[in-house]
Amino acid sequence: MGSASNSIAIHWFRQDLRLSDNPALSSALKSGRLLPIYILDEVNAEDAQIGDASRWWLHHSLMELNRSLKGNLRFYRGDATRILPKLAAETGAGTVSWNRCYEPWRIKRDTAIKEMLKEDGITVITENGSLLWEPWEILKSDGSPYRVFTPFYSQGRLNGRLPREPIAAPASISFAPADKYPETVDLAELNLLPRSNWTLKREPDWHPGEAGAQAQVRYFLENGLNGYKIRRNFPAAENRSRLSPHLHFGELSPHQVWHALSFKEHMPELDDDIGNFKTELAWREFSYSLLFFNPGLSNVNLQQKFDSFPWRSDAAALEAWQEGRTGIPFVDAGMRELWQSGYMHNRVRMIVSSFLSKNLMIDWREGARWFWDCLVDADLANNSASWQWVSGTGADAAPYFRIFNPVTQGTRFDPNGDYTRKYVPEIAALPNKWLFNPWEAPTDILEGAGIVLGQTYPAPIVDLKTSRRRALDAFSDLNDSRKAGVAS
DNA sequence: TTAAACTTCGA
DNA sequence: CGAAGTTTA
Repeated sequence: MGSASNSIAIHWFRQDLRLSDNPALSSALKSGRLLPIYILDEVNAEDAQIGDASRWWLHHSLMELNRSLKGNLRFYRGDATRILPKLAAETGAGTVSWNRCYEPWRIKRDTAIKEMLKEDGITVITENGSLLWEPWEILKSDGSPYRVFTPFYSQGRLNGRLPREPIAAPASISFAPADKYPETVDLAELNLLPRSNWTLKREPDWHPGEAGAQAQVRYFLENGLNGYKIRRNFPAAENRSRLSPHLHFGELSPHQVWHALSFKEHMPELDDDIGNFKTELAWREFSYSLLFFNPGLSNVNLQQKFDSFPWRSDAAALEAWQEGRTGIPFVDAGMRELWQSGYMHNRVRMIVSSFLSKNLMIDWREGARWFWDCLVDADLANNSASWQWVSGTGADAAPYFRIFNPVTQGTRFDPNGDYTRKYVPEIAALPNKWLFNPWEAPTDILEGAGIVLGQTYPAPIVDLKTSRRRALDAFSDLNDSRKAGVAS
């Protein structure tokens, strides 16, 4: 162990911004004195640059991680394929470790780096730090990947191992000598914080970083799990985990979440809620599997027939949707929650996505792009897979003809109107009966609530009924022309 | 993780 | 005649 303890082990933090349950970090610590680094690689990311909300989160998460590492985290900015081999050579590191990422551009880059390091005689350690099951572990009996969630989860995962027990945080860390290393920059020089006034609008209830992630799990288990299965659909309720950004940046591993649930499994009354929450964790796994086996997931319709779908190009409608002024209150509430907080309740995500891709008939990729820029939990696998699911272009998707009615949905899932009134205060005085469809409210009700449609709040930019019909007709044409094409 | 249209049932 | 169940897209 003498030589090992003197050698330097670089751990490259990426989507694993934590010390506990970090397999590659733990391996690195056994190999030498730790040189922890982060590289903001905007060179290889090409068109997959992270958005403003994610950059804000990343900045704060890195600050927290550096604090946990007693200020030893080294920051770099640039092409990781150049920075990492150079750093390894100049520091004489014997080991480089990282936890695997699954975005296509990262796989390509990391594979190249691994080869370069190996040629230099450096030991490369890669581990699974962010998925319960590796995509290639969950396959159908013929060796092909699942395209439908239910069998993926109910049968496929049985072929994989049980999620491992979380690894404890290292008791102590021996750091590499704190000399200057080439090309190091300060965290501030990564320029992650937005220049616009966007941050001012955000609600201050996010706590990026490992400690915040742990606190959020505890909070959810005590305050959100009981009743989760039903109440998770109600955006005004506390029954959502809000773990997505923490999981995305790896401030917390899914294994830790899975394991934390086991402490509640002695309470039979929670069985349904725990089972349902595990299903949500498994959807994340399924999204990663879809991305791994369909690298074009963020841009290519999984159902090819949608390649000829007549998406409308309507810049004004897209902008109204983005800014939460479609005149459909439940949709506007969701879009404003997104803009103000960097987050949107899952039920509402489905409704605004359905509205964009069906009622407005705007290409789901426009919506995915907006979400990508606005969400603090923007995740290529989850975002792409979910948009394809809602818009009906995915393999195992809600059928295109399944169109959410935002009035019905609001009445059903925000029955007291708390969520809608919070984000659309200009119509808060409306009684519940007309809160979700003010355009149908009697004149005296509108007057009483101080509302002039088109002035104090927009008139709806589309008629729900006719736009629904338009989408269904376009979908029907798509299928007809396809049949005709096959027949001829 | 749907909704509209339609049918049936019971007051 | 409205509630509740069924079918269909």
